[in-house]
Amino acid sequence: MPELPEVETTRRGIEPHVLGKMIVDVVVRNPRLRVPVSKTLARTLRGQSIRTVSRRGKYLLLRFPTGTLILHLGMSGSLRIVHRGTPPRPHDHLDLVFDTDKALRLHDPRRFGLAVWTCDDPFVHPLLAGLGPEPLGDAFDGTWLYGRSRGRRISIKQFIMDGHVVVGVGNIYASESLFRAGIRPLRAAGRLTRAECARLAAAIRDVLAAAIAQGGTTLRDFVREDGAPGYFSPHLDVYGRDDQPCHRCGTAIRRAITGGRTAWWCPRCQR
DNA sequence: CTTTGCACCTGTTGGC
DNA sequence: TGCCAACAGGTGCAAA
Repeated sequence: MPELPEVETTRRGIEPHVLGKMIVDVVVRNPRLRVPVSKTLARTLRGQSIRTVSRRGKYLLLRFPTGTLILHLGMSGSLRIVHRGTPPRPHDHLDLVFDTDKALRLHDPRRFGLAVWTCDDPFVHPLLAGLGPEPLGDAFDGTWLYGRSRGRRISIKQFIMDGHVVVGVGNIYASESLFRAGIRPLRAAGRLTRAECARLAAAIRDVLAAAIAQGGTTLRDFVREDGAPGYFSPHLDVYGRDDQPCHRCGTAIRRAITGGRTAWWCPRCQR
């Protein structure tokens, strides 16, 4: 579910509720996430207050005085602020309970998410160490994409979804960015021109920024911290729209699999 | 090194 | 109605 815009929406949503708040209890209902939740997490966190709420790619970082809790929402995860005592629904695996009678609750049916504690600098943690630049940051541009893609034979869609190239671009925004840039998703990454890489980098920034402004995309189960959905769905030009008319030229949108994931594109607007 | 395929999980949808 | 296959917003790993 969550790509960068959904994770950033979640970050902004939870921040005012958790910043500076002290953990009084941690409830682990099911530790079996992608990485098992540490049995000592409650003992570690109890009594500590959250110093900052930040994001690296699709990871959320809750910094405490003695370390950082790294959260990931996988395919189906979401975080909500609930009142203490709100009965858990199925797949509500983890609660951080604050001294404010509120709790941060992780819900994740498919359990591809994680909650990992590290005492070290989180950026050297194996989960984060090899990640590429932030797409909304200065280090990401057409020159970076061009340089990294030389010699690569995988599709450009697969390429921009690789977190070692650039973080945060998942299956929705990969197809959407390629539509905006006018580039077919199945083209070999190494065959893009400098100009195309520049257009693509700009398209990625624009699409992600626009999606953040709308609170992300809700397809089925993404919700914000207050339970509201994201409102970017009506702005999707190609994702999930196979056989429907292109918003720009009316041609039927096509779909194909690349890298094990579905890509959508307009055969007329994209070359 | 790159590329490919699969594994991890549960829930929903669509065809027969 | 029921069953079953296909598919879903992500990532890591093994094998070639």
